[in-house]
Amino acid sequence: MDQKKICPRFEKALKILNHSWNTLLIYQLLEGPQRYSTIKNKVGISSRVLTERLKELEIENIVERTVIPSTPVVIEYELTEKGHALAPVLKAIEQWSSMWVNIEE
Amino acid sequence: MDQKKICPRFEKALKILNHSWNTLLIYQLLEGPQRYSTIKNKVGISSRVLTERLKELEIENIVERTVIPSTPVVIEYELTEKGHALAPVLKAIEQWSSMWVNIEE
DNA sequence: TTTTTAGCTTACATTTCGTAACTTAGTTTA
DNA sequence: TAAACTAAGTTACGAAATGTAAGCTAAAAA
Repeated sequence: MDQKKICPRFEKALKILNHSWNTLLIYQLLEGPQRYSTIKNKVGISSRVLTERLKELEIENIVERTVIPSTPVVIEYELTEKGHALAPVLKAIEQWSSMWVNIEE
Repeated sequence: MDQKKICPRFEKALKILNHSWNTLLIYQLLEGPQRYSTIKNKVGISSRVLTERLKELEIENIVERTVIPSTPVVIEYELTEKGHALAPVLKAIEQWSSMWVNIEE
């Protein structure tokens, strides 16, 4: 009785977006192209996982890695068109959180 | 140089939504109140993790657990108002996936 | 009376994650 | 010119999260 009736595209989208850090990374990159160390400091992720996730997002065509041949070389990460197309998702989460999420310990 | 300038509400929202299975569970519950075993079969999650996540979503006030005192008792899970308010997020992901996600192995 | 179902819980192995130290190459400081 | 520093990672390893499978309790159906 294995009912897999959820759309496979949607499931794949969730698989990418639910993978820890990915949504936060995309959110951060919505601010524009950024370097590895900038992203690392802003989102507070470890380098091991950051490298892993950026590679994943590159493979999924959500992020593009560019080597700028200055001296020394600068490496920039930025959203692709597919990545930018996620802005409405992030906006929706932002709106929901401002409406419904409260933080008191 | 620890820059935590992202909104805490938003970060908490991501923490909940990015926790594996949660978004898929909410998506499934958008179809209406459902029993434990139904959810389990539909989304293909293990009982161990399903129990854990439903508890988490209950604590976050996204899901409500109801014991219906029939014989035998039936236990139903359904979205709260806060949970239903996530529909636009799911719709946005659906739209993005239909536009940008392709599945070919 | 044995078997089945619902709604979990427990034990255990595998996978993923975070922490911290290391690397390579170029750069500024002393 | 040597020592220290920065960027962009990589590696090793322990801790935490996850999946698999089996067990449990109470009631119901065969």
